[in-house]
Amino acid sequence: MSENNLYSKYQSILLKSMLFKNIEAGDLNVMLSCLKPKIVSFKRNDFLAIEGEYFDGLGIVLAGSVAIVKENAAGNRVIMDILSTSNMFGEIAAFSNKGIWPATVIAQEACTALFMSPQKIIGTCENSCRWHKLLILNMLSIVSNKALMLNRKVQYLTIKSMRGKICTYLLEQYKDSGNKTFMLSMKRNELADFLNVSRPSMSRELSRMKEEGLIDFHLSSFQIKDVETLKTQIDI
Amino acid sequence: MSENNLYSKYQSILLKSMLFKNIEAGDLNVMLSCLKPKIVSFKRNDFLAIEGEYFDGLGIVLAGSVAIVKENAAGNRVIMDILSTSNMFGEIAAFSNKGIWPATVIAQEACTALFMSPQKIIGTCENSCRWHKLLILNMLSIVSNKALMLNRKVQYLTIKSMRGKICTYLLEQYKDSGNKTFMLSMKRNELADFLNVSRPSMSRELSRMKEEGLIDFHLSSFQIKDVETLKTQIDI
DNA sequence: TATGTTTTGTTGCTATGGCTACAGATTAAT
DNA sequence: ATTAATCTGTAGCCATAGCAACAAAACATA
Repeated sequence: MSENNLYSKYQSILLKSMLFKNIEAGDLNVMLSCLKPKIVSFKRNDFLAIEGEYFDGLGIVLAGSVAIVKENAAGNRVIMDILSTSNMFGEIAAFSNKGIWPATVIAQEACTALFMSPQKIIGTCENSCRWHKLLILNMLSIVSNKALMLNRKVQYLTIKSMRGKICTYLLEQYKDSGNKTFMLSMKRNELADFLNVSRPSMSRELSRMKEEGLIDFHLSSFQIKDVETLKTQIDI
Repeated sequence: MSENNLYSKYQSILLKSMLFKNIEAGDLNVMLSCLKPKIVSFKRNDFLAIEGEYFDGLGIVLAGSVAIVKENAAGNRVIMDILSTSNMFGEIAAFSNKGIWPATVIAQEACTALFMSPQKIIGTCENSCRWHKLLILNMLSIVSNKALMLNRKVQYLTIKSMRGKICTYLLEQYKDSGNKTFMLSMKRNELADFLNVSRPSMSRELSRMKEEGLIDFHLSSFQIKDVETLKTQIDI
């Protein structure tokens, strides 16, 4: 299969990627011929990138799925994220000063990924300067939003007490929904993971809060009954 | 004082900022006339920006110092960072989709700051397209490094046990210095803050580890005596 | 050298929350 | 409709780490 055919096969997937936001199908081909990305297929459990090794290209998942895993110094692997088609990896490392992969990327199943050099993204060629600028701005937006998300995560992790974490989370949901009654999108396990606490301990605290008349809940539907008291309990 | 005089007064400070990295003194003036930044002075305890309010411009501290503070839902303020001259604030919010300040910025002492619109940074004008591109790439680098730093912080905060945090930190220092004997740059209090634990508890654990023959230390000088055992203790 | 200030180490007490194990609900699958 | 799988709530036990309070060491200043 020729390169152009390969590209066109994955065109709709690439257009869904944040990197090619606001870019039209017609222009994508011109850009790809300039970016000269490499398309590589992997078998299950193959390594797409290895933590600590030289960073050689921004990736986009074209087919299958990959796992982002972090190895601690003891060598144990923790899955940080699972990415499916159209998702990017390496976006933080690509334009930072540290030119190494901050995590390992493993094929969760047989998969295909596209790699491109960060330099090609920021480089200008005569015929597509306009698009390069769009690409760079898209990158800036992607990285900024990632930083914002990480910032929020740090906020939560910094709160020391179980009740403080729960109150902060519930008040944020209340603020976002504009309603004292709302549904949680996460299951108990996921929420416990997000807040970095154990599920039983979290459930225990939720029950206590229900008993105290601060909140009410059943499965994923929650109701805040006493906003003011909840606020005072945040830094307990 | 005319605007140009104002700019030249702060030229050397601006040139130290990461935003104007690789830009020469001569070019800076041209760029500033295009960016049209606002220079504003504040009295001690004045607000430079308020969390949750409409984001109106990227800032650089020109004189004095400012505090980045986060208010939790209960209204308590926690100082996240102190910035002195040449440091930026608002760099994460500037190019993210959420157009609001993620934190409050307060004048720690009488201070002066420069504000500029993110749109002006990414916008192109005829005479300085080249510089705009440089600015955008500098921004991309700044935000990427910030994201990488936040990522590292999340790593540490996610580790649950005291010993795990300490082992991870010491092994990172060992790896960075390439030597089993090294000096810590942080005081005990600062390190405890960074790891989000209490100082006495941290000291107690350090002493235990010394007793067990894993490490040795006196004040800021540390020595790792048993790398392998240290690694096995990371996820305890 | 003497004095004050900051930093570091140590200890006992105690609350918090992790862990395991299980039972009851709920959802999915056949 | 029945079974299987997953999710949620509860309880007891106990290790971890926070807190307060103090002593000792290091550093700063006169």
